Parts: sequence; C-alpha cells; structure tokens
Amino acid sequence: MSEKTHYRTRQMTMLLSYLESVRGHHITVNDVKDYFKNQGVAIGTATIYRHLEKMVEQGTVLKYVVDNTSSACFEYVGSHEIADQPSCFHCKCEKCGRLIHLHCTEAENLRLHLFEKHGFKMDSIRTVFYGICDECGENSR
Amino acid sequence: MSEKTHYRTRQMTMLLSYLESVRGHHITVNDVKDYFKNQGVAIGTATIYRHLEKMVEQGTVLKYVVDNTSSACFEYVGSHEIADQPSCFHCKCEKCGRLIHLHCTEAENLRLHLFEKHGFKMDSIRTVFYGICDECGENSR
DNA sequence: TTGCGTGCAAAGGTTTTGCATGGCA
DNA sequence: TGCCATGCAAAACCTTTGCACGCAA
Repeated sequence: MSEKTHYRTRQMTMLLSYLESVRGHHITVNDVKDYFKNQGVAIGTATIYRHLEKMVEQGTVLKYVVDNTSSACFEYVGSHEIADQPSCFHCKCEKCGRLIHLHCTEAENLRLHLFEKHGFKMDSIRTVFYGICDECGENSR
Repeated sequence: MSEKTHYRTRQMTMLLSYLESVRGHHITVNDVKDYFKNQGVAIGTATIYRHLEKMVEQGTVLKYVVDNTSSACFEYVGSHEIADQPSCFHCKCEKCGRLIHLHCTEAENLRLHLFEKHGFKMDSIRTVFYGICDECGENSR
C-alpha cells in the first residue's frame, strides 16, 4: 500500500523511459536488456525481473505467459483501476500469435452483464479472448 | 490429420482413465505422477508431457500456463471443435483463484459479433475472463 | 519381428535467490 | 553515513531431447 521507490537510480529511470516508449506493446526481458545494451549501459537480469515484478504487483505492468519454455511477455499500461478502465479488449490468435486491440460495445455489454448479474468485476485489461484470426481462418480453408 | 495412436499401452490406458475421472478440473503433471504412484505404477515425466502435448494439439486437453516457475495446468475436455462448441465460458477471480463456469447470452453475443464483424473465431473453451469475483469484491469494501 | 512407447538422464531455458559491492539521499 | 539498488553467479524449476530398452501388434 504505502510501498514507495526509495532511490531514483539510473537503471530505474532508463527502464521507465523505455517502458513509456513501448507502452501498449509486448516486450520481453531480453528486449529490455537489448535496449540497455544499445544505450551502452549494463543491467543485470535480476534487476529487470525485480522491477517488472514489482510493477506487475502495482498493476502498471501486465504479464503474459504463453508457454513455460519461452520468456514471459510484459506490457506497460501505466496505472489503472479495475473499476474505472477504458473499454479496450484484446483478441489473441492461437495460430499466428497476433494480438488485436479493439473497442467494442458487445464486449463492454458483457462486462456490464457480468458485474450486474454475477457480481463479477471483469478486468478488461487482463482478459484476452483467444481464437483464430481472420487471416489464419482464411488460410486454413 | 490422420494421426492415430498405435499401441494401447498400459500407461496410455491409465492416463486416459485418470483424465476421465478429473474431466473439467485442472491438473498438473505432478498430479498425474501422484496418480500413477498411488496405483503402484511407474511413469516417466517425459511420457506424461509427450501424451499431454499430443492431446493439446488434438484439442482434447487444454493447457493453461500461469507463470514460468510453476508447473502448467492441464484440463481434459474431450473432443471439441471451435466452430461447434457449447456456449460455456469461464471467469477466473484474480484474488481467490476461483474458476466460475457460466452460460450466458451476452458472452455468446460477443462471440458472434467478433466473428461477423472482425472475422475472429473466438474459442470459448480457451478464453478466460479475468476479474474479481462477488465474494472477493465484497470483502475488499 | 517390427517399430512405437517408455524411462532415465542430461540438456536447455527462464526466473529466483544470496551476497558482496556500488550509489543515491 | 546509512541503506537500498545492483550485478554476478549459483540455484531452482519446468520442460524437452537423446538414446537404449521394452512391449504391443
């Protein structure tokens, strides 16, 4: 609750700067390392994990784990509240892995329904609709 | 497509029997090992992974990966087709972890909308709505 | 007899942990 | 100066792979 970052270190500053620049996109720990390498600054793997994990707890970063052998994906979204979030939803194609952002009233209706009838507060930022996208569906016919 | 299981081995028979008995529930590779141990039969980890992975490809088993350090969850659902599946959806509480099954027309509407307007075939069996459930929402007030 | 299924062990990869050092306030 | 942040290396963990042996057909 009253957790606070104590020191504004160079690593943390750069990490935040990088995250801002890729807001809404999916990145891995290696992407962060590459960014630091390109900037000519060293950073330890553990440091990245420690920061990202803390931000995941705070809700400013989302974590997607697709499978246990490849690296997890992180997405910087900034601060958000479940009760007051934009009606933005994600569809993920199970074939090509494409992540589609969309705003649609049907999804928003579902969210309202779940809350009013089932008392369930759907977190639209963390919810992903899985399926087969347009292109992959076409190709398999 | 024309894949077929060649030998009906003791391990495969027992695995299928176990999966039937826990249909709709989430299990890990360790749960399978424990089952075999209790039955007094040895089974290698690799064998379990190999079978489950094959079933995931065939669509009779679903795989949920929550995080990279803990074991993946599997769920036996039997055969299913994306194009022709029951309108059953899952809500998962991010606090207590409870998984809620539900049939609702709003979700079904969303699925139809995604297909008609976006060409996206939503796989309702693999899609999970994340959020905060009734009870956990009450308690936090 | 044939060849797939199995089990063991090792490898491969990601993430976490421990500890000494460095740097911010 | 005090104490948190960092980085390195090792540990921990899950999952996959290679290979020889066993077993179903």
